[in-house]
Amino acid sequence: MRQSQLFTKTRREAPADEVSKNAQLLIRGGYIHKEMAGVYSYLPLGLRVIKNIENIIREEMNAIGGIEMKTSVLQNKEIWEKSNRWSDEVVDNWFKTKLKNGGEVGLSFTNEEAYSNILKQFVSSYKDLPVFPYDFKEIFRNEARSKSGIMRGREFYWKALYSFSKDESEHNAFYEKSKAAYRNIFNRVGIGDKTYITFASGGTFSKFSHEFQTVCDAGEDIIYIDEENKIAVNKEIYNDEIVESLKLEKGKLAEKKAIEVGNIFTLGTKFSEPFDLKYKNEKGEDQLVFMGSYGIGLGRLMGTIVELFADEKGIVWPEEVAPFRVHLLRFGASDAVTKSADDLYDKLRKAGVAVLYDDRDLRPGDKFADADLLGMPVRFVVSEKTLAENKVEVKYRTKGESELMLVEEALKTVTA
RNA sequence: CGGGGCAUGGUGUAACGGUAACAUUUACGAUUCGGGUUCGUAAGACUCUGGGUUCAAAUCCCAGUGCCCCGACCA
Repeated sequence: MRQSQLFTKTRREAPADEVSKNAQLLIRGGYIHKEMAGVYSYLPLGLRVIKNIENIIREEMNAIGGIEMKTSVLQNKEIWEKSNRWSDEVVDNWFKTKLKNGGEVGLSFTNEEAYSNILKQFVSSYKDLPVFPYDFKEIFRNEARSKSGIMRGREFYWKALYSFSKDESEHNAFYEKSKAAYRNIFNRVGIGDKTYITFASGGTFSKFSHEFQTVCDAGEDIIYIDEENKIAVNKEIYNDEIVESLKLEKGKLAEKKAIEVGNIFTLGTKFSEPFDLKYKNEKGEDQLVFMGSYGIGLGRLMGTIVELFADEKGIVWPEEVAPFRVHLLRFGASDAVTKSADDLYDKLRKAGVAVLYDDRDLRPGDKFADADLLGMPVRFVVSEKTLAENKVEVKYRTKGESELMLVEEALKTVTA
């Protein structure tokens, strides 16, 4: 898109009340707008990042049999009473509101109840299982203290998948697949080498749950990493017995701060029981469905990426999540330069490259500063200087030097 | 939820109890044109809200609200 049509602007300074790096940079770049503590709107650029992340997750979930749907944001009190999670004494950070007739509804807090209740309508035979529905959704939590910019909000966007299996072994097979899918996701968004599958507290049906923890100083969690095996243990369960049971060596574990970017959990029959979610097996016997849950917070993931890669000049987006692959800068407004830049813009678009075209009448310094702050992976410059050589300047955000290339060459670098 | 701090143009800051200043931003005019150029003109704030003290409050006091930080919590 043409930057002249982008209504958001960059700013030199972040609001004083934002301390976290992710929110500071995202606000300065015009990616997000703070509505109130823990609540952010996603502006056009920010939305493009979220959509990219969403698409990656969608592809990976579909690849392991996930089926996308959309559950409602207003949640039914009666359903939550079945699992005994409606009461404020059990869940103290609900957002609830009243209906005109006096009834109460909740604002989507999590999805186990909704899914269990819906699946009850459709699952009755072993032939109906397993099934892996998921959705992307706004979640509301009345946090006593939200913090860290978009990392821990009162409103956030997540992906939640629930697995419904016939028994534990069928569940385990999918659980392992989900681990691989999560690994793919974190690799694709660029944080794979810093993300560790981490043993965390489980529940009635499994000793552990698994978190995907990304090492980062802005993290709220402490984990102990075994670098050799690329696994970690969350501090919340860390003790000698656990370390031993996992066949880890205490001396080899490194303590690090990390951000929980995803988690998977064996639910067992915790919800199928209260919802009476059963199926008939081959023998006609009733069996409880065996469940699991698999979550990823997209806003938190976006914030993590910013925290991890930003430098002193601004954001640095990994390729697959960047709002645009190329940031095309036009210096000067002579007919020749304008035509050349316009042509390149058209060529890039025709080649299917997402490109942000800075066609504004600003000085080079302004455009450079904006390009660095916004953080697209590749920067193209068209100016009198490049035109004189009939070339275009190409620079990667992560590299110091730029180089001059013929247009066809430059196109190749971003279409290959 | 416990503890602490802060609240002034869109943004960032300043102002002894004496009637709000600077930078940035925005608009216009010059200048400049490969790293936020320079100059001029203009716009933009009942100093968070409500009370109190005082001849006089951005400034002191009380309450509320909002925001940030530490901790607790985080299905």
